[in-house]
Amino acid sequence: MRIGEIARRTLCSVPTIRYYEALGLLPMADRSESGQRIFSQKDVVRLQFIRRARDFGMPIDLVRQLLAASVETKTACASARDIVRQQLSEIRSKRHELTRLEASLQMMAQRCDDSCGSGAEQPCTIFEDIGTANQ
Amino acid sequence: MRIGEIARRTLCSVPTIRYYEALGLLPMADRSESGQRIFSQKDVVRLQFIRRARDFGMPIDLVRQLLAASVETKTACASARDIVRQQLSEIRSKRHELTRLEASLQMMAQRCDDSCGSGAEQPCTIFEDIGTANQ
DNA sequence: TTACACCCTCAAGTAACTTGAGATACAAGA
DNA sequence: TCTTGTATCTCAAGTTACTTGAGGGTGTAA
Repeated sequence: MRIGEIARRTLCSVPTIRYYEALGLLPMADRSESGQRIFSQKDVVRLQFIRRARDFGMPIDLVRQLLAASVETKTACASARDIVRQQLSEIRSKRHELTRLEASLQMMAQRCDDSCGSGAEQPCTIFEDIGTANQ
Repeated sequence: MRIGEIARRTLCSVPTIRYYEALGLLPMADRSESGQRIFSQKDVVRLQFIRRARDFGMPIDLVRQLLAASVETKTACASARDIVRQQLSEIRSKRHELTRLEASLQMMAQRCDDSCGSGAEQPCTIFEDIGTANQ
């Protein structure tokens, strides 16, 4: 498949895919006669892995370490496991934070409904708990 | 409190706080006699909100819109509510995704333990696991 | 009063992309 | 076959959101 197709399948942008290739996260893609990149199913899986890892905040350098470890033997496996463990604990606290953020937004939405829905021309109250800005 | 203290409480770095002030996300802080910034509890709450929003991936400009809308009238309130609603639904799906990811990472760590611990000199299976997870 | 962590400003650097310019490639319709 | 439109190419520059470093003042405890 060409770059546009793998982009659609992995939800990565086209320039991002070329960028990852340049960084060495993806192997240099095969080229068609005319020089266009040709990707395989293997590339899809690898790119999907990269995108997921990036989506939850793993820095590229760490992704690179994991990718490297994936083809190595026992010792590398142990280091990959450590990286995964580390990420696991970070994800847990992230999810906790997300829950808190969800709670504040929910409260804001409710307050805003009350305030906006009242028909009164008054300042929005959704950020009362955040304090006043811009002054 | 001084900048180091608010940094500890909000888990923001000191330069990041100064950066947010420069961008106008935080009001210009009061200063001590000698010119050091002095923050209040209000700033803590506001900064905590900003950090959570950023952690979750809300761009600064969107955070700014939300904060700005908080002092406007009815129309702005309604648009702020829409932004909040939108973000709320995105947060929910993100949290679900994180939950799934946590589960699969947990599984990987376990499998890696099995694989690494077995004493066999075989490639680590982590990459395959993540690449094919959740689809 | 000296030690040391903390604070200041301003400039430059970094990570991870994104956008733009200018040129070639492919697929479908007139 | 020609045209039109979408996809692709490379390379360079721009963007976002910080982080780091240089050079220098501040607060406090021993």
